[in-house]
Amino acid sequence: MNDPRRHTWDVNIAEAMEIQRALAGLVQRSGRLENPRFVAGCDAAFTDGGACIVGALVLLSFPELEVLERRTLKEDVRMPYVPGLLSFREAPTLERLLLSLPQKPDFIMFDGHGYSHPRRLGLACHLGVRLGIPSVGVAKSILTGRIENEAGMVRGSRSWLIDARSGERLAAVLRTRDGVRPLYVSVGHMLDIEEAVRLVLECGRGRRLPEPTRLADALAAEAKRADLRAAND
DNA sequence: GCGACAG
DNA sequence: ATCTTGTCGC
Repeated sequence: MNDPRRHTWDVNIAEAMEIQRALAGLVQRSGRLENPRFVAGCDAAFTDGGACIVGALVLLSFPELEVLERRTLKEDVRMPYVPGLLSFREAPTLERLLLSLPQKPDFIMFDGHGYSHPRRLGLACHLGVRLGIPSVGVAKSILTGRIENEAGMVRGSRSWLIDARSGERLAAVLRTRDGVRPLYVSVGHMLDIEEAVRLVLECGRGRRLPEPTRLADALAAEAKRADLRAAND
């Protein structure tokens, strides 16, 4: 039997969807992390008119959240952005960055959804399964599903993102800061939703976005500017 | 057929 | 995501 985790990234839309359905069955939505020490944050930016992707990875100590590593990687874009297929566009680069680390982080936080995906295999689930590392999806907006009840306005308040058809809970709608728009926290792999929410809150430092994702986003933007600058002079 | 649609 | 200045508010 061929391990679906060994698939290629060079696929068309139909093949990508089929791969997602196969990998969705390997996602583990239960588990807790015993004394995690290292957390990785990933994000990406695009340059050269959308021809290139700049992946960014930050490694932080946990729970101190001190930056231990920052690295970026620029590559040619292979796939266009298609709702639901984000991982086929960003994961190749992010995966190379994660594999470049001397040691696996205890968990990873991604800028995007995990389980709260049409086929239950958002970016966080995809790379979590491919790498066999616990992961969490932290999205800024909804891909699929509806909000059950509006979350309270105080930090820590939460509600649920529900599947319109089954009523299944897809993600936690979490207020990570008083009065700001909520974040959509979903399971990626090897941990349950409560653990995912706990980790996101513990990685918060007064901002809407948790540090891993926030710093990765800033790093991607920084690398993009540096590259753009080097191209001119 | 008509909307919705992570980054 | 990206294109883009100033501006309203804490």
